[in-house]
Amino acid sequence: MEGQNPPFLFTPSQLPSSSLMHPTSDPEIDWVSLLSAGPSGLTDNMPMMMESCSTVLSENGSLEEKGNNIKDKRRGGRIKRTTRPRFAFQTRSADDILDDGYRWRKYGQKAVKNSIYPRSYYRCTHHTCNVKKQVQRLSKDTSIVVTTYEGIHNHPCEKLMETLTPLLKQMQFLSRF
DNA sequence: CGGGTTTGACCTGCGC
DNA sequence: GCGCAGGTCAAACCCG
Repeated sequence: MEGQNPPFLFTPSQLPSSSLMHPTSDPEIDWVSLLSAGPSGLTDNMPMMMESCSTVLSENGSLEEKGNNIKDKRRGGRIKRTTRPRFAFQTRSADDILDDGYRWRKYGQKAVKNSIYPRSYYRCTHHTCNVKKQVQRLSKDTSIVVTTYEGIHNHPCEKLMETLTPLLKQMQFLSRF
């Protein structure tokens, strides 16, 4: 059931798990600290969760109410309905794309007002998963990338499974002694 | 050839 | 009603 989780509560499949677990992902991001600390101040190389459900990060860095609109299936249509979990991270990174362990396909890019950088739109490539994310660099602080996730993955993270499988096998092996 | 990216057109909501 | 802004589609293109 999508949209029933309260803000700032995550199941493992909702987390950018590979960044948490995968040794090859960005080592600068400490997701464990992030989650235990909750939404706190932004520090270097430390993502900051900015949004849950109804607030988004505005260009000047403050939180602003956006309403709970989500898109209709029709092109660009917006319907007034909420419950789609949304949360955003600020990351200080040279890369726009935060490796969260899931596979994303870009489906659009738009220039946004008051920003010199375009906003990119991505969809999870998993067939049954319709999670989306938006990626935008702040024009005010070009080192900051805001990544907004919309929806919850209904499938395990590929990279996480890659990482966990040998670990589990090793644990099973050791538990025999 | 299949999967991903680019990009212009299209659609809708919202403010005036 | 009109124009603007944001979000999505889909054809063309690229790349391994």
